[in-house]
Amino acid sequence: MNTKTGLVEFPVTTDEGKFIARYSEYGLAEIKFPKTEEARFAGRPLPPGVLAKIHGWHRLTEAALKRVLSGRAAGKLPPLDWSGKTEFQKSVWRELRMISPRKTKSYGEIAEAIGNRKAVRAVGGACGANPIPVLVPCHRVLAANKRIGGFSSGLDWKRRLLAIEGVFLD
DNA sequence: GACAGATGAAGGA
DNA sequence: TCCTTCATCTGTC
Repeated sequence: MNTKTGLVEFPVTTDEGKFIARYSEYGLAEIKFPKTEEARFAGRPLPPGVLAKIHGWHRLTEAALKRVLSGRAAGKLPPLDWSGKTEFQKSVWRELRMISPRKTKSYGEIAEAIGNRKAVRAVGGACGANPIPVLVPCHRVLAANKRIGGFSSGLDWKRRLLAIEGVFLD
């Protein structure tokens, strides 16, 4: 979606595998779960100044990712590039970032928190459109009655991330 | 404008 | 309980 300057990719090696972080010149734009493919530079080359800035962001991303994957709060994050996203999606993702580790909320609670209690299905849609999983903790959102609901990157990852934080589901 | 979706609630078996 | 149906809201095409 963001093709203004192209995105640059960097790998983040963790105990859970090698994540891929993608950056635009505006900030962290995407995180990909570990796959078999190797990380590589993508898009057009960026100016050296921008690249240096991204290196700094990447250090923050790497540290935050490792903190979350060890069951702690993400802490300081680089700027997030949510350009091209709707206000509704951004408000949902802001709300997700306010959920503490080991805590979960339902889609209905998120909908209520953003002031639109009936928009529960839309919240699910916004979660599915979340380009920055883990750091924007969509895995902490469960369906009503603590059912696991869904997860764009696979329910196995959702269970795994919750288990890391000490949340176990039936 | 129609349709689909990571939901929730209500009603019936 | 479990299943089905319907209401509701947003994003995408």
